[in-house]
Parts: sequence; structure tokens; C-alpha cells
Amino acid sequence: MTIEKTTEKKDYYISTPIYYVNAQPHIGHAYTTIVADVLSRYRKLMGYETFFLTGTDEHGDKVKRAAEEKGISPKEYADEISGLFRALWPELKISNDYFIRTTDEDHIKVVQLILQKVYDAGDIYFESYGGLYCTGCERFYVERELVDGKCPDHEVKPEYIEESNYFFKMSKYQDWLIKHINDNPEFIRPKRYKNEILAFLREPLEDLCISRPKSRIDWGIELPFDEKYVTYVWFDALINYLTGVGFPDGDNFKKFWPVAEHLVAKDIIKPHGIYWPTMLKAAGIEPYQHLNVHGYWNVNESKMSKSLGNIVAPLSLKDKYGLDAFRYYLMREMVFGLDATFSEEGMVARINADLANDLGNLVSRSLSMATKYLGGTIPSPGGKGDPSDDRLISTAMRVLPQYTKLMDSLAFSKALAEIWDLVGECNRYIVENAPWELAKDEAKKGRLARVMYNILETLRFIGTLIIPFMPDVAEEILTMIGVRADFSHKRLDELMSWGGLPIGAQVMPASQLFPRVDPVDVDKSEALVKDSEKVVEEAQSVSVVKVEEETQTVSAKEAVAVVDKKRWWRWGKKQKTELPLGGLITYDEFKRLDMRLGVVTNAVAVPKSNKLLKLTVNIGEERTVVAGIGKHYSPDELVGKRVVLLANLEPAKLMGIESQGMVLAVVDDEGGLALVTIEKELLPGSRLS
RNA sequence: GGCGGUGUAGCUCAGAUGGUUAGAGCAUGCGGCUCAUAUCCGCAGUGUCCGGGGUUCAAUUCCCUGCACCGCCA
Repeated sequence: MTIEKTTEKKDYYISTPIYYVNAQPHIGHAYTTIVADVLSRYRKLMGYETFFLTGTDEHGDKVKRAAEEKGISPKEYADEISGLFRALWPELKISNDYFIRTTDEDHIKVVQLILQKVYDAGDIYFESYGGLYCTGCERFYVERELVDGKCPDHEVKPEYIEESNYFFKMSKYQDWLIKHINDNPEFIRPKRYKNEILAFLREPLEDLCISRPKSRIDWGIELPFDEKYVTYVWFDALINYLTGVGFPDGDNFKKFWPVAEHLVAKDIIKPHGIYWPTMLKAAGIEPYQHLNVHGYWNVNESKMSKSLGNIVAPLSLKDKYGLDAFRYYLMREMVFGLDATFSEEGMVARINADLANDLGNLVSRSLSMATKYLGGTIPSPGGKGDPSDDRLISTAMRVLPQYTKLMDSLAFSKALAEIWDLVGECNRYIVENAPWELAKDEAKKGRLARVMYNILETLRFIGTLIIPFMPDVAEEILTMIGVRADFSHKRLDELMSWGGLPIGAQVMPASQLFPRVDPVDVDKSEALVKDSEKVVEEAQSVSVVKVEEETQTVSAKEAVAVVDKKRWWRWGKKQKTELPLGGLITYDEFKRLDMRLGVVTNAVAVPKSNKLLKLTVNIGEERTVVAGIGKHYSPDELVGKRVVLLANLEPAKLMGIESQGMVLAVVDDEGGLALVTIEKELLPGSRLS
């Protein structure tokens, strides 16, 4: 069985959200964009013409204020952050066809064009209203949200102000939208998110406020029908999907808009599932075809490589282990639509098991045998076929339709599992036929040739199927087995018939595609895992914690209150837990680390642990600290040492003992460890700066 | 506070329109092979399918409720 020949020409348009320029790129952005890339490459492989759009969103007060702080213009600030995204995508081998910025001239024109159109159609109206406004939050409050009549975040009384704004008559399209979703069951997928949207639509929709007076915010796109206002978020941002593909009269728009699909994370399904289709309807434009919604990566930082608190940011793992391994892990680990856990430990497990042991070793042993037994030349399949051949070939032919079916339904994880069935089958085939035995017997040369041919041909299948996921490795494998054709422009149905391997071509000598990785040193104590998860998260969102007993904690709420709550591409709490990529930090950020000179007054080994020591450290007060340094220091030699204690780290329980801080140390590549000490005898409790 | 989601093997997670022994990978143990990256192949397990109630001949799967965690909204 071969996959269906695609005779008619097909098109495919996939978009990511445009990312807001107030945060650096992180794992969430990377995942969405990689998924879009996989889809785009997959469709190309299937013979589609594709258009793949990503970009940045650059208007809004948040950007303006951030720019002011840095003493530059909003545009300059946006240029800078937008540049970070642009620079990242090539590193992730993202094959986007266009990168849109909401500050682009053509985008501004398109937004105004559509606003005018909807306004002329009578779906935008002007209304005054009054309310209690907190300048700190930049939002209105209703009475019952206030605490003692004050803003719960800023603890100041909001003032009553009157304001007039423009509203989009979204409610008018509610019934149409419900019907559209019911008539097109795949409009929002997976189903759980469609249900969520429908549940929301059971309540009456309110109209959408789409403007801000320039007196309050001026970094935005001016309303075409009122120069005193700029448009607020929705029309500004969502319309990028039109501008990016050449609306109103570009060729790409005509070609690709009818097949448009969006890809978003679950936190922004409302703007995309409700606001956007109604906006399009009002503008007289056909809605998109599919809204594809994925879940969240929960970053399990306690299982990220860390030694004494040095957590590796998820994105940096692509450099550590290689881009294709990174892409593989993301696509294999997450079931599309559901949340998944990201951890370095998990990634290393996948790399070792799936990539190094299964696939990498298969390629290596195959090429090695081809070189040893056949002089590296792909043989013409001689000898007789037997049942094991049939089984291998039928597995390969079964995998194909499964693969396309699963890829079409966004089941990437299963599609990869399907490919790995073939990897496993090939490994079994090798054991069963033992080419090393056949090679010993001159009479079995023909059979050897057939067996080797089947193995290498299976590698060609595998190499081709992984093109969307691991473009570099796919190319490497195919090149190694002598497939030098420019496969990037071939269609799957042309590539995938058994026997396509060029006889007589030379294979390359075996090499390591994926080196094995030493498993990360992670303490598997459950207490540690559970507690430190929370600690890390909270430590990130708490801005000030004093050392003294009368600890004054600023709530996480306040710390993030400045974040514009309506910016829908904000990645929820991920933004808080995520570490920066390693860019510059401000002095204010540094100041948040309360590091003190401490003197170790007592040290004992923690029972049942081979590397944890329980230390008592004097920093003006006694702190109990659990440190994983038992392999490098004996308790005795520690007493009296002047160490550096990170004093405002949220306490964590390790092996049942509460650790109230972290002793700083250095670890080198060879596993050596040394505590940071202070060379002079200064007063304990003094602060490092 | 309202709406929605999730809770399944040591770990990460699939799955069942209700029905014979509930699955995969990893980790663990034992056996085999030696072409290969100490890799590969075979075998072996283990589960109060979150707690409680209900519907049913039958529920882990449906309904109600409680708990925990997550998202959206206010």
C-alpha cells in the first residue's frame, strides 16, 4: 500500500501568534514556533505550497514605558526585542516565510482599512462610561473587587473618571459564531478547546472595547475615524494574520487565506476563537479554517540540571544537546493539546533511549556492516526473501498511512512513536538475520545482500519521515546512505515506495549521530522534587524578602501587577518562572539577591543521603542550610568556614529538613566543587554587593 | 467567586461510545547476541485507573459530591 498520490495542487497557511516584545523568547514561544515549522515542513513534504507566518506585536503602553525607562523611543525598544525573536528563529531552524511586525507601515494601513470598513458597516460605536480607575493598574475596577474601597494591588483609592471609547459590536455575531463552530466541528481543535469556547458562548457576549484615548496611551495605531484615539490590542494584533499574507489584494492572500490555520497556546483561545472570527465576519472576510490549540509546558526546574541552584534555562538546552534533539524532545514529549512537563532529565532520557540507542545506534551498526561486508556499496538485493523481510517491509508500508493520518491530526507524538516502531522493527530484523553470520559463509552472499539492502532501505524511509522534525539529522542520514538527491523538494509519495534506494551508490562510514549523554545528576528524593518546584516558582515572583524574622513579603501579585493583563500573548506564569536567556540584567535585579557572609557553626551529614550535609550558618542569626556538598567536604572541615549564603531564597525541605538558604559554590566540568569563601574576617551577616 | 480542564504502574504519560488478563516508553531484574554509541533482541513483573456516594447485570470509564493542581474570567 502506498500513500495517496496528490494530484491536485494544495496550499497550506500556518501562523504562530505574534509575540509581545515585553519578554524575551522562552520555551513557550519556541514550542509554538517549532510546531508551526514542523507542520510547514510536513506539508511541503506532502507536496503542498506553504506559507508560514510569525512575528512580533509591538504596540501598547507596556512597551512605551519600558522604552522610557531605557531612555529610548518605543520603536527603538521594539526593534531591539523583536530582533531577539528574529535572531532566535534561524537558530531553531524555523522556516518562516515572513516575519511581521505590528509597527510595519503596511500593517498600520491594513488595520485602519479594516477598522474603517467595520465602522462604516455600523459595527463600531462610541460610548461614554464612568468608573473607578486605578492609575497603577491602568484599569477600571467595580465596587466589589475593591478591598476597603482600595485597589487590592496598590492599596490606594481608585478615582472616579469618565471616559469615552469605541466598541465593536461583537454580541451581534454571537449566534452566527455558535452556528459556525457547530457546523465546522474542526474549526477549533482539539475538541476540549472547542467545548471551552462553546461553554463560554452560552453566556451573552459583551461588546469589545477597541480603543484608548491618546491622552492615556499613544503608542498605537490611530483610529481612521477619530484622531484622538488609538486602537487597543485586538484589531491591532489579530489583523497581523491578514497583513502578513498580503491582504487586501496580494497574490498570497488570495492563495493562502482560504486555507489559513492558526496555532496558539491555550491561554489565548478566547481572542482567537471568539473575537477574531467575529471581527472577520464583520469585515466581510471568511473566517480561518482551523484554530489549533496546544497546552503548556510546565517547567520542572527541580529536574533541570542544577548544581546548588544554578538552573539551566530550557532554551539553552538546544545548545547543550543539539537542536534536532531539542526539537525531537518537544514534539515527542507533548501530546498536542495537553500540558506536558519539561525537564532536562526527561530530555536526556529521550536522547539516550530514542535517539542514541535506538536510532543513532541503528544507523551506526547498519553503516558499519555495509562498510565491512559490502565495501560500502549498496547491493542489488539478491538471495531469497523470507518472512522476516515481509514483516519489515509491511511494517514500513503500514507506518506510512499512519504517519500521514497522525500528522494531519496534529498527533506528533504518536507519529514519532510510529516511526520508532519501524526503528524497532529494523533492529529486530538485524538480530533475526544476523548479517555477521551471513558474512562468514560465502554461500550466503546473496542473502546478505538482500538483508543489507532491506536495512538501508528502511533507513531511507526513516530518514525521510523525520524530515519535518529533525531536518538536519534527516539530511545526514539520507546523505550517509547515498541518497544525494535534493530530497527537500521531493514529495513523500514519490519518495516512499519500497525499493527506491539507489543500487551501487556508496554509503559513508559509520559515525555517531547522537552521542550518549551522561544522565543528569538529579536527586530523586521526592520531597526535594516537590518542594523545590514551588520554591523556584515563588522565589521568582517574590520581589523582596528580608532576612529578619519580621519578613516583609511583597506578594507575587504586586510584583507582576505592572504586566498588562490584556496582552494575550503573555505566557501566563511561565514568564515568571522562566529565566532569561542569559542576556544582561539590571542592577535592580541583582539587588534582589540577598547574599550574606555566614560562618559555619555546625555541620552534620544527613542520614540516608550520600551527599547532603546539614549546616548551621551564622549570619547574625542562625540559619539551617542543607547543602549537597557531602562528596567534597567532610562536616569537620566546614566548621568555622566563612561562606556566602543566599539568604532570601524561599525555604525548601530536603530529606525532611527545612533549608533556609543556599550556600554558594563553584562546580567545574570535571565534577570538582569548591565553596565560595570570604578571604578576610568580616562581621557575619554583612551583605555582599 | 464564576467557567473549563487535569488527577491512571517508581518516573513521564497514552487509553477505554461502561463489559474478558488496563497500556507505552523510561527506570528495575533475569537471559541471549556481538555488527553497533556498554548499544540491540527476548522474558518478567508491579497498579484501591484521586477520595466518597449514585445509576447499572456490570464503572476506573456515565452522574453527583469532596480534595489537589492548572488555565480563563471577574
